[in-house]
Amino acid sequence: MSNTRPARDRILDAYEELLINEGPRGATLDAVVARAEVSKGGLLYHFKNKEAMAAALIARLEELAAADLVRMRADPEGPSRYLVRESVYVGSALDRALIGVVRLAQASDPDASAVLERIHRSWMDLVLEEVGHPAIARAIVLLGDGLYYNEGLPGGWPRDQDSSAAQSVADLLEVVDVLKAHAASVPQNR
Amino acid sequence: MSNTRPARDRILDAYEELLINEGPRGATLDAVVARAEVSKGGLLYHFKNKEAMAAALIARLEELAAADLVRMRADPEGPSRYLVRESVYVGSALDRALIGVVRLAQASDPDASAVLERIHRSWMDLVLEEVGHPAIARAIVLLGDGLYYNEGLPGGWPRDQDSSAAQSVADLLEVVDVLKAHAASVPQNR
DNA sequence: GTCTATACACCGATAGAC
DNA sequence: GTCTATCGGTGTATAGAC
Repeated sequence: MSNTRPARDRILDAYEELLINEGPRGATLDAVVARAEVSKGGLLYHFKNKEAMAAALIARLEELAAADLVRMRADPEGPSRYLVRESVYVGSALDRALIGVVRLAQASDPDASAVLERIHRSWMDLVLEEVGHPAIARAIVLLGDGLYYNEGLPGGWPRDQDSSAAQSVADLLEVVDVLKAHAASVPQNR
Repeated sequence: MSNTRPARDRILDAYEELLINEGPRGATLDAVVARAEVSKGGLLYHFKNKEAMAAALIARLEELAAADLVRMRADPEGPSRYLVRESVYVGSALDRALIGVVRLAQASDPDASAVLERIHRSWMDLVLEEVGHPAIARAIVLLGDGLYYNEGLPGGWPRDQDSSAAQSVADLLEVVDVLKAHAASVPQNR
């Protein structure tokens, strides 16, 4: 397989993938080493224990999220549309890292929760800055959250199979525009 | 404690609670029997194995969800507002069962996923029936999903601590009204 | 119906060879 | 830097006493 990639990266990829597909329960060291095609000793050379491996995954998410935030801020369609557009799971590196760390957080990892909170807050801040209306901003971010869970978690809510993904997103972006228009017409808050 | 409740119910309650607070990983038989104040043998008399215990929890959710759907259909404010109102986690029996089974689904339990899909679809059907606009209906259901994950999962997205829960819901209900009004003004679809 | 005792598999981690 | 071998702990489940 892609055995050319450094072992450290292969291990992290395998761990992430197992978190997504099998959950924290299934992401055992044995499963990771099988998927990464290294031995247990090999893994524990790169990461002294499981916690260190999780920390590395969280650090990787943080980098990817920071880069994404730059793109979100610079997007010509604005942060709100960017957020909803990108909230559909397409299996990007960020998508995978995000879902993987969500799984970790669900397994009560405080560091994972903390990173997710920071990321979430950065989204909220950017969207609020754009629409200027806290309730509308919150609704847009929540919509993205719902989308992420619907589409991204194999075992979470079921994804809607009745609508093509592309059309589905286009429709939701129209809804976002409706919300943005409303916020603009009622420049009440903040 | 509430040792008057039948052992079977105590076991199920304990399992549910552990799924919510500790995740599938922490919901071990040992943890369940400790919390339910029964012995391991006692548990395995009522449920022949862990899978049977999970199945019983899923069945309990199905009953609670069916009863809730009746209320949702009959609510004077309509299904959409009912859904968003009730999507904030308040620790009701339905809330707990729902989150517990979501956790099971995240641990790749196919039966759990199937029930969640049925429940989700029934919500979507009712909301769509009310607003008559698929994209708006989808947005409203997604908003509820996002809310549920934000507030209901101890380790999921962080809950917003900056706004009081009551005010937060009231604001979101206003957003729902905006969406409903838009759907009514554009009776395009279906 | 509920208990104790125990079998057995699996997981995380260490030690040490190569 | 990667491997094998192995230990201690924990998890599920069974057997059988009460």
